Amino acid sequence: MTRKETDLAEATIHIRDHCLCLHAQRAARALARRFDDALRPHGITSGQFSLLNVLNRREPVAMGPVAKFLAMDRSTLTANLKPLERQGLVSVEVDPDDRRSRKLILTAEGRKVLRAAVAVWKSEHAALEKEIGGDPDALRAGLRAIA
Amino acid sequence: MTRKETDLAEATIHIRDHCLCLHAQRAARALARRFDDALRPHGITSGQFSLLNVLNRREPVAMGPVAKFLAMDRSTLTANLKPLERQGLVSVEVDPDDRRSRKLILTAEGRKVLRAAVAVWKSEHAALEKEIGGDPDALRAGLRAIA
DNA sequence: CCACAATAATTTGATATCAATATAATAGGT
DNA sequence: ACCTATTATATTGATATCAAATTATTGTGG
Repeated sequence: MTRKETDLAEATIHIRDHCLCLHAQRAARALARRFDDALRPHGITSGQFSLLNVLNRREPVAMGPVAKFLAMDRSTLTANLKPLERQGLVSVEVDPDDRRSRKLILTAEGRKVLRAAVAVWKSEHAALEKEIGGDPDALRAGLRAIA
Repeated sequence: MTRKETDLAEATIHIRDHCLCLHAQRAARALARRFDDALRPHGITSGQFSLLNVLNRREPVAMGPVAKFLAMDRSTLTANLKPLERQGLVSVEVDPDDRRSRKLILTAEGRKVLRAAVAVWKSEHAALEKEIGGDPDALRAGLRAIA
């Protein structure tokens, strides 16, 4: 191996072990699969659960703030609302005060599904925290510092 | 608000603040965007960088172990290899010793792109760790416990 | 009032993701 | 050698993700 190759080999090993982007993607995939499985009986995915959860507010929210809270692109949120609208869990309405804006509203059916899903979340998340050990608050703080 | 509604409202607020799945997805999205931006000049995304990085081995690896390491579905890996093959960065070859299996090989061009991307990663990741503060090793350990 | 900038959301095109299913090849038992 | 179970990957269909470009609406300076 040339010098250039050994340098690259060492660098890639270091990155495999230290890259926070890689570590975050892996954890995100593993957790998504886990909660997707747990929520499947209720017909929603982990991402849809998070979105329904955020939309459970007294006053309807617009898309901008929701996208920001979820750290996702506005256009991704537009796409993510489609299946939820089709399932009748969420209603998207033009804001009469500013017709560029949309009001995102959880329907009665949406609240019903959310209520059932919350029960699943509670047991699954408790099991998760037990499994991973360590200090979950510290982990949350670290993740919050990134997002 | 009925009792059932106040209970749900409290639960959703708790989940917004504590759900590790949500926190992980947010961090993953934010980091992916950040490294996508940094790597764009070299024509690869953050996920493609992680994959190229993993494939930089002396002996070619098969798909199964790579998918496992990345905590992703095998079929996702199949899909992710397509654009890299098209760009000539990776070569996928049938393993003569077991023709069900594939050998994943980084091409010379792939190594070249990887080498340039590694330089970007070093500066970007150093900046990231500085920004988020805290103990990055502890954060990595937490993420590893999940994946 | 009007032209133009700024804001909110959508559309489009490419990649990413997974579950379910299918295809292909090896391994093991008889 | 044959039949079957197992293993390795690929395909399909639905959703997720982002950047870039587009549409629609509001705000603002003149």
